[in-house]
Amino acid sequence: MAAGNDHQDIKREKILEASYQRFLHYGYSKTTMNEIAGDLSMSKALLYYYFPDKSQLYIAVMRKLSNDYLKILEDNINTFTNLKDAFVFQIDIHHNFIVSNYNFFDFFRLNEQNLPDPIWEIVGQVHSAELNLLSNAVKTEVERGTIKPVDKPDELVDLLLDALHGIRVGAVSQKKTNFPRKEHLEEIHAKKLLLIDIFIKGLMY
Amino acid sequence: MAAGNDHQDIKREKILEASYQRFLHYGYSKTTMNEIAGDLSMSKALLYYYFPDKSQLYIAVMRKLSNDYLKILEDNINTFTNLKDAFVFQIDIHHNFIVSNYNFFDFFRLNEQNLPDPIWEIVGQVHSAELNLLSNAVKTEVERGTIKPVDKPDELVDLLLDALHGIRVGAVSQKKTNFPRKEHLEEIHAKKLLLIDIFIKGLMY
DNA sequence: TTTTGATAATTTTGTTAAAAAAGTCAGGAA
DNA sequence: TTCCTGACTTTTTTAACAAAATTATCAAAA
Repeated sequence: MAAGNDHQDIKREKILEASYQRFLHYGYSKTTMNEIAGDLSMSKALLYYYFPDKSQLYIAVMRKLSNDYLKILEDNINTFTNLKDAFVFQIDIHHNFIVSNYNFFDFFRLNEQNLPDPIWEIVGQVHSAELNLLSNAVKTEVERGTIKPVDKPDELVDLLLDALHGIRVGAVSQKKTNFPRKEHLEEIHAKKLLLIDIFIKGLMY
Repeated sequence: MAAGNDHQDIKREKILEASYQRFLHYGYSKTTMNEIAGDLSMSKALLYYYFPDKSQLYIAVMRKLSNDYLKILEDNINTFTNLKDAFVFQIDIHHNFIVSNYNFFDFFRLNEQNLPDPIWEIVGQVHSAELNLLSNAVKTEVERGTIKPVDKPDELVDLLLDALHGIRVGAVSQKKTNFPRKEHLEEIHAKKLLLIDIFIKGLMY
């Protein structure tokens, strides 16, 4: 029934929104199903009516976030006048995405290496979209004749994204943390912009 | 007394060698002082006569390894005809160092983030030496007029080393492991050489 | 000066009980 | 039939504490 599904969708949305707020503020492990239900003035059992379990609820929220991100990438594909703009764009929105959802990713910090498969799926999806946008920009730039021909744009962009990902901020000596602290994100962002500048020039004739 | 010190040094060496074998095979936490002493048919107390504690024993082994590495770096400082050779050299010997002591660093993989401070000290030392060699090469290259002037060579090299460090090999989808597996080291090595090529070109006029 | 057995001190591991949170279900309301 | 809940069960986390393993010390012997 259409009406029933509408209502269900609205309810699902409410749950996702409340869950997002909890996860964002307290992180995955310090958010309980009771608290989410409490925020919505509903019973915990109802959450289980709409979502099979806690982790899949988290994943649903994650998917909602990533969809916004993917949308931005899609909307901006092939809209850049040059390669550098494309990279700067990617770095900027990625930075923005991480900053505004920082605590939400406690889940990643916590589970480190053994994240549930659906999470990896989403991560892969996002990566593909970034790859797509950027390798498209590379191809365009090659056609314009500003940079040298690239035999495998995907592999090149993958390489550069890895390099960007490697940018960290070291503490006093060398204790570079695996996941950057929130207070380091701006510095990392600045460094990435510096790095991409070198990249682009390195690709030119 | 010279003779006494000689003997002491030999003994210390024996202990370091036996310890290295244990650490290499089982890692730090799964190696006991009793086992090391047993391998050498000496009492555990004697180990404490030569080394103040376990962690400093591990450090000593680590330092022995890193000293070889540092020596190579020192010996080759200012011996490069161009910047690229310097980077290729750094990437090569770093690769070689990791490959030949791969299992020794199980310790790093296992303890991940909470390594004892003195270990970080050595890591910092090695990093400084790499930084030194490479930023020297940058300065030389600038003087030769092949690349644009660099305001802060140290920061530039630090950035590039971070970028190189970011190079990983992804599995099927995106499950990139934090520490590269041994079978991926060659591929990573190749990718780094690719990347540094772009770097160098990006620094040129 | 070098070495050790005995022993003290500390850390890790294992056990268990209580508490907290996840997850289920029969049945009621809309 | 769909949506919802209170009461319930199961699983996970936490805390306390004892046992075991390991690090570290030291007086005394070689």
